Amino acid sequence: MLDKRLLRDDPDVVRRSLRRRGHDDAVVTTFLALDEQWRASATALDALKADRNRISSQFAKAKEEGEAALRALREHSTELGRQIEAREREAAELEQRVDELLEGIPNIVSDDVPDGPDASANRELRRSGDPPVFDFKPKPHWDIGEALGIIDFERGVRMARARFAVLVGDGARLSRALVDFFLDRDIAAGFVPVNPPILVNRESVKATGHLSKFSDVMFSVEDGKLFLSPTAEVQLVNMHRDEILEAEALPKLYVAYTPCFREEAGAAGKDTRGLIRQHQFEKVELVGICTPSDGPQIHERITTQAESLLQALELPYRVVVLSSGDTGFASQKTYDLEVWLPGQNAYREISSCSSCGDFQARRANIRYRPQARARPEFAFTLNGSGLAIGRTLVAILENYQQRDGSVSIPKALVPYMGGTQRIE
RNA sequence: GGAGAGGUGCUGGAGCGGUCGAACAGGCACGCCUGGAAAGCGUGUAGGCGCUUAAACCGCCUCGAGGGUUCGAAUCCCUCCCUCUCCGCCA
Repeated sequence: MLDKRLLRDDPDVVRRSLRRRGHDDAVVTTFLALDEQWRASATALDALKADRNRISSQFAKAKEEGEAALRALREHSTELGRQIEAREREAAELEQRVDELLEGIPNIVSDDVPDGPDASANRELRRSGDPPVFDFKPKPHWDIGEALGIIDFERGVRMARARFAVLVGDGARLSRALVDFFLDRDIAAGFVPVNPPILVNRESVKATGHLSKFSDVMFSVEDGKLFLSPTAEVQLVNMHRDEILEAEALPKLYVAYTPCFREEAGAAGKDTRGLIRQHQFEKVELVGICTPSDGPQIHERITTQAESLLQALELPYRVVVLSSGDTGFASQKTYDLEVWLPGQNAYREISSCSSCGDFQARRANIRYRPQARARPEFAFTLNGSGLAIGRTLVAILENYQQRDGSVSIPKALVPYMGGTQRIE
């Protein structure tokens, strides 16, 4: 959620950001008009309430003065009550419309984000490692996995439905190894491990911006009261919802390993084969909560932490900064880490590291005190995957595949595989 | 799932339906006192919205959440949520 004052004082900043995202900026003008009406209505309402409060305080005295005085007060108060009721309805409705508009406006995209309508305008920042050279035609991971008997797509469908898969044997083991490997390294880098609930409530998903009207990507249970978390970003950002933190307590750096669930309703026909886009997947997530001045530094820290995992696994990747049109609803600026997938002959997203400024903190009401006794201010929130387990597994199968169909294990991972150096 | 108790400020804990954003105590901050400290004394100590160039001032709102009764609700009624105790079930 943006600051109302930003819209009032600097509406053109918001309009420009909306246009850069490829949205209509008319919502800003609508907001300003409604906000104006709401403030006028609320001010009038407050004045009426002030009148009534003044009269209420006279009742005690009037009781001693007798029935006539009481009746006069009562009548006056009743009349004010009628006016208040009418005003209140009006003000509440206006406020609700203002809030709905406000909640639907995406974060301001950073100035240093490249302009562009979609992913085609994303800008590559750097590359690490060279794509492996094969003396045979590299296979996609679904062929490798099925041939080795470590990924079973059919049984996943049998147990659940399409876009669910089963890992078996060394597949399950490799997945576990990645979780442990990532957690160990993230914890060593200063992130505090968290093991959160997987079901989250409405307030929590609203706080991170996952419940905006336009993106209904979540599975829900209990009549929509609870959701299967689409990313541990939700849980970790909500660690401090409705709290006022002392400045010394910041930054808060968290890491959580969780399953994630996404409906993927808008992705029909996309990545239908393989593990890339599943309804259920596992992920190790990094989240930072910090002061505004620390924001850029923590964003880089999360990004380089995620990169270090790919480097340790010796997987080739590149870092891109998302264009204005591709940047997510709550984000000001997002770096995607894209790992090389020989089976697709392409770089594919394996981590997304976003800086949300105070956008989520305002929704989540996460504040901190710059100095003791100072007025609280909204914190900044940052998040990034470190890393997506399924996609990392895919990358390993495709990059480490051998001519004979076996897959070697990255050196750093061998201890986590009980010494196993090869899946065959 | 069944039975009961309860949700008030940073904490504990009061609160005949009006003068209660809320006694009192503790904590914390600042000041006095002191060679320094403790004790003691004094002062202060929520958040949001509106108004304001900004702040102060001022006004409104907030005693788990939402409704209701009433001229008026922390206080009465209803619904929901949460916590605790006991029983049942269970990894």
